[in-house]
Amino acid sequence: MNNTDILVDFDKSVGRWIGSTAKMLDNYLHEAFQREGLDLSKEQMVVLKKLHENDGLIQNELAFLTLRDKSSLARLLAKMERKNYITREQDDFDKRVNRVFLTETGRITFRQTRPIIVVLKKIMEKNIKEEEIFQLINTLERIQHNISSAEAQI
Amino acid sequence: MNNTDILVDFDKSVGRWIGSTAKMLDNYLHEAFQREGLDLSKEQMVVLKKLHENDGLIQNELAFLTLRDKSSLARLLAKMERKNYITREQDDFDKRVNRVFLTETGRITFRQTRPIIVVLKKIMEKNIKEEEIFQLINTLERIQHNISSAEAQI
DNA sequence: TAACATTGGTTGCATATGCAACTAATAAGA
DNA sequence: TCTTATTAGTTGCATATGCAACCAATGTTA
Repeated sequence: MNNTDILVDFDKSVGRWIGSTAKMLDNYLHEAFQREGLDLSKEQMVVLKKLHENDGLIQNELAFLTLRDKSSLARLLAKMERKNYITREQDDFDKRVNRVFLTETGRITFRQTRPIIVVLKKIMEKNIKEEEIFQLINTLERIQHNISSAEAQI
Repeated sequence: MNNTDILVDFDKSVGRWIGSTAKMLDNYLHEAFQREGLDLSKEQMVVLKKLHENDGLIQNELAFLTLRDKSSLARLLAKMERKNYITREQDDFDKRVNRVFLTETGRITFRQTRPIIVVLKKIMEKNIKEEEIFQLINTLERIQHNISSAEAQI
């Protein structure tokens, strides 16, 4: 391994740390849901959360809010509909639009995820000062801004 | 509109920030490779990188180093073999083992990814002091440690 | 109003991923 | 040595994901 490699080493740099931490968080949540007997993926949980905050969103809005392609979201919703967590209703005024609603089952399931999230947050932030968490978020925010700006120039 | 454009608003939990930043980095790399005409996923790039550092690794080692399941890695390798980026050779002393080697094509392709990584690193760290990047990594490292410890207790 | 453009959603095709069950080869133990 | 783990890798099944092509509904414009 030569000097160039060290400078250029994505794996040992910020990107690697951000990516691997994200992966660990995903894995933790996945296992936690399973451990608690929740028939729910973390991705589906995020959808439930957005609907909990704002019921009746349309698919495109949900896709936007959950940072995924509309086709990916559509398929997530199909699975969640089969599990009776959500329903989709065609909008009366614009027949292209589907409005998505939480069912009672979905609402209950979402509530069951909350303590798991609280525990995870507590675990993550153990022995880390609040100020340091703020600083972390601040840096990530600026990194995101940097990437957005760069992409906008293309 | 691009998904990455709005990230910056809603959820303020650390986990969400880490996850969304990781997602942006993945998207950036994916698009950059495509833009440069590289027939390569970012996941495959990581494999090329590990082999570049240490040719002849066995599949399980590669899976460990790239943080994925051995089955996932096996399928990645199958695709990379079809594209003639790598070869797999059965070990003489232990016939269960496959050793994985970069081909010349794989080596060339890997080299072509390097400038893209350099640019991304430069973009990410724009207007951010080196000290702050170190701090970011340090905090992420401790978060990872916290999660590992918690999982070990289960 | 007729022709064209945009928008919301679905589907085909491709990628990546983990778990569990399985095979083949090697290691360990009685 | 023979039986019983353990290990490396593959495969089936399930999840999630993006892009592009497509349809149907709505909007725009000439």
